[in-house]
Amino acid sequence: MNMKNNKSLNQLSRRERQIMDVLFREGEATVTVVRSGLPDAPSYSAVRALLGILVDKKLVTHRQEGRAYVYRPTVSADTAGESALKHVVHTFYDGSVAGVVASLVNLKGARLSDEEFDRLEELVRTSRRKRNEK
Amino acid sequence: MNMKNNKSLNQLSRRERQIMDVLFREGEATVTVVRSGLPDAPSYSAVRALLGILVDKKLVTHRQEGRAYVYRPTVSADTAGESALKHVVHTFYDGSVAGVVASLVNLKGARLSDEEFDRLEELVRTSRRKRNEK
DNA sequence: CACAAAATGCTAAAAAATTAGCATACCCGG
DNA sequence: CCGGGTATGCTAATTTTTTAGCATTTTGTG
Repeated sequence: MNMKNNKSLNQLSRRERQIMDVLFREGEATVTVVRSGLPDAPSYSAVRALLGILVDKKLVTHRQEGRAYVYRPTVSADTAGESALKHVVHTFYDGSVAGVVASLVNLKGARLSDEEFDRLEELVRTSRRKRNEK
Repeated sequence: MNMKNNKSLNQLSRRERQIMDVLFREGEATVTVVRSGLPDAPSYSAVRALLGILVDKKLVTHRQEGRAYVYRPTVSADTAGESALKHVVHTFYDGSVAGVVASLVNLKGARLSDEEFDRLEELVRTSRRKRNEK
């Protein structure tokens, strides 16, 4: 179980974090794309430097595509998301998953469709069932 | 609508963030308590300095209690939590609230009780109803 | 085929964050 | 009433982060 990456993710500097966010959102991206996703985007060089650091830290890989590099997190968005969620649950909701869900379903700008509500109900039922089996 | 704080929360440096996390978890805390909640805790002085910065940025208030200062975030954990959640949804789950809930209910180390499952179901039903009313 | 556009390698500097140290005041127990 | 523990004020230095610049290469296009 590679704990190192998760730990690192919380140790990132401001810019490093912003860059990781872009990469997680995009899946993978070139320097230019990363740059355009950054708030108060710095120079192209600056972004390259940061990406280099993230590669050194093994949080990001890059492959060459044509003449450019394409960067991508070494950890899946799902894994990183879980880690981020745990942190939120623990930090802001005192460990209460239900509390988080309460916030989620009422988030402004995230009006859920009927299908999504169906899926949510399904999720809860399934999860409960699985839990009871164990 | 005070957007400034939320924006600031994403602009924090590593230590500043760690300190805010402690404060959100604790509700409020003295320098010593904050310090003991920090990974690789630096000197007492360092923590004080950081707290001072956060006060300057209006993210934290402090009041005197006895001879010591007690620090507390200016924003409620709920508000900050919502903001953090939005960020997670957007960054790691492509905006899918259902996706987040799916992760949540299966989080390791967060086994939900029957009561919590009940509450979740209730939450989903209520939210859907409210939505349909509008 | 020459040139503009866009990439990389490498280096160095500027800015921000993080930390520590010292002088001093206060409270409490022995 | 004295000393240890803990607090604050203030200041300065170190370390990390963040940024930019220049030389060079590659690619596409008019």
